[in-house]
Amino acid sequence: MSQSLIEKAAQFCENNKYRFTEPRERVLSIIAASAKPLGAYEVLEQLGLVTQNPKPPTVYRAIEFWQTHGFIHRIESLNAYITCDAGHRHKGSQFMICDDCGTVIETHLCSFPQSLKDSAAQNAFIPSRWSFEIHGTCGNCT
Amino acid sequence: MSQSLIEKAAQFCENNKYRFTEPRERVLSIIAASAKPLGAYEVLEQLGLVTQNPKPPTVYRAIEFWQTHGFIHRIESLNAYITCDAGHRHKGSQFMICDDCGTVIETHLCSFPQSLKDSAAQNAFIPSRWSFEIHGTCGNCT
DNA sequence: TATTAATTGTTATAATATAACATTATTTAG
DNA sequence: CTAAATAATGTTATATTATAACAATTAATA
Repeated sequence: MSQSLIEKAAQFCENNKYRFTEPRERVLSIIAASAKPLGAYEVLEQLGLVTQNPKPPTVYRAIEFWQTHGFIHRIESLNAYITCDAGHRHKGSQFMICDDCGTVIETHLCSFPQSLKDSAAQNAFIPSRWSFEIHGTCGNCT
Repeated sequence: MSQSLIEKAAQFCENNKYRFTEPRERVLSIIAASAKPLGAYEVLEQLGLVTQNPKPPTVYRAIEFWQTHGFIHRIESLNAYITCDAGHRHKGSQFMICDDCGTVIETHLCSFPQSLKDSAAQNAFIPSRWSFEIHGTCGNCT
């Protein structure tokens, strides 16, 4: 491993003149440390272990910040958040979610699937961002 | 148009020995009548126009029923519900959501995109259901 | 240093969803 | 045809997720 996610994030802030503040760092660290996606209130709970009685907006703001800059994705079907180590902002995310054990695998597609591209074209629809969430059973659970 | 969604739904209940009850019919009708996906509380509000002070569980139960049987899809990124006229239960849904005007276009794919199939196979992941939500701008709004 | 901009702190509340139990309606068994 | 079982709804309360609004602080800039 070359650079940890937190290091990359700090670097990103440095480069772009965003502040790498304590709540931002802590929230990102908490989510990064989890093997599974965390709900905002789970993050809040963990944050409460290291800071004095934090409030929801603290968590939501930090999540939004990292989400905007591609370090966190929201998994819509779980109301939960997971870090993304792609190291770059991308417009879409693809997740495979095991309904047995809760493991989430992020897939990095090289390109938007052709069949969906065709659909969009047919409807003169211009995609800006997307999320693909596939539920099922992972290898460990079958 | 051969058979309306409501007729199909009634038929479905008949065939499968589910009760086609008043709350079920009304909730489905309300969602079907909307050009855009509706939130549960918007449905509740409309239901309140025709029945006496309905409560959230009434709406959520009816939504869940129709969702289970493929007549309603939930759009995760909007917390909203839309009817599906595919006339059959399918495991996945694909939506193109215009962030300008709110229009939602459902796409019926003939097959699961190959690139995602490959991803799943590589991870020994067995998909059971999925939702693809593509945000962007529709033809009318460009 | 004074001003501005960015960010966080805090209080309150909005929006979405479900648990739990009582009641009613329908179906099924005897 | 009635009793019991099942399915569905009614009702009350509350859980979960998220944001609005404004005050206070911190950092950057003039």
